Amino acid sequence: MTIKTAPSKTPAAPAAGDLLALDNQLCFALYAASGLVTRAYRPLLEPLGLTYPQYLAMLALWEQAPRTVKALGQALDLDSGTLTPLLKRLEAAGYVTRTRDADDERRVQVALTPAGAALKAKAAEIPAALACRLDIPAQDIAALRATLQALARRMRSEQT
Amino acid sequence: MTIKTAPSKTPAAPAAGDLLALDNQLCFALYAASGLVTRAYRPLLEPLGLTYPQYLAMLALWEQAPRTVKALGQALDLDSGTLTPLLKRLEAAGYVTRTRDADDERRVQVALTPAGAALKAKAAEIPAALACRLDIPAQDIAALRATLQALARRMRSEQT
DNA sequence: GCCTATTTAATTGTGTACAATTAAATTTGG
DNA sequence: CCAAATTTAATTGTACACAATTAAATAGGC
Repeated sequence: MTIKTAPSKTPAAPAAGDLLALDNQLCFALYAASGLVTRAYRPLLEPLGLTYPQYLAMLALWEQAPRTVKALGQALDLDSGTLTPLLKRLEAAGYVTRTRDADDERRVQVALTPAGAALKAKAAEIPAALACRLDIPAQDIAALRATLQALARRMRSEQT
Repeated sequence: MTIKTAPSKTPAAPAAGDLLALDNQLCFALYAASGLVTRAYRPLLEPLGLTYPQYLAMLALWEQAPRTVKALGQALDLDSGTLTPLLKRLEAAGYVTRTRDADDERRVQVALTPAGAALKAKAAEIPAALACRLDIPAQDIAALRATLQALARRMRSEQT
């Protein structure tokens, strides 16, 4: 029989004993929430023929295209090992083109095809559909987003 | 030349025109933050010989073991397609055992080996090391965690 | 100019993720 | 009891994700 040493008055601050409990890990909360949100997108993206990471790449390209693989990687926090095959699939689907930059043959410019640009109109409904499923006030969503972006900014600037 | 229709007074609420901008997506903020945090764990987990998802599985087992593959899957939000190979690697590393349940041969019980249980002591330093890198007040971390857990709870209960 | 260092994508190998299927064991309805 | 439905893991196939390496192109120092 064990004696509870301190019936914590602040449930948000984990007791020393269960620092490793899954429920006390911010990292796991992030991991699980990210996975759940990604899964929620799947049925909405399927009609467009896109996976979730492909959707993110298209978002980046709808904002600005053409872009180099490197620029896309910086926007999405992904490296060429992930992007190269992903972009080849988008190319096979007819949404983007990949062409060596004539000025600098190391670079590959990723551009939208007409079909890729046209897809933006169909995608326009997705954020609203998802916000509806999340069922959270828009204000709270914006606040959570800002908190996460601040966290990401801090971590990026801190690469030891 | 375009005319700005409404110089938004609330920068957190995106204008209609850029609903699809990457910076306005909660999903991408989650995705990017989750990836960055996972990457921050990597150097800390390498001395233990664990990947980040393997670490999550060990966290779940340190909390309660033995557990069935299904119970682990529910705790981690992962299915057998992901867990089976991951657990086989943990078994090969000598941290867990996988044995068919005699009472119900459909189940596989995952238990900790002495080495697996002993690993918990080494892992105990990790949360503090990471909290230090995040450089956020413990209170804010707890608040963000609670927000994400509430979001996850809502999404889980809403599977259409 | 020339040699070296850097930059940029692609490739290779390992490890998640997940949908769909399979196969075996258990539960349930009649 | 017994056939059908359900449960549980494993398997298969596709798609990320990243470290490490490779290869080609460019930039910089001398």
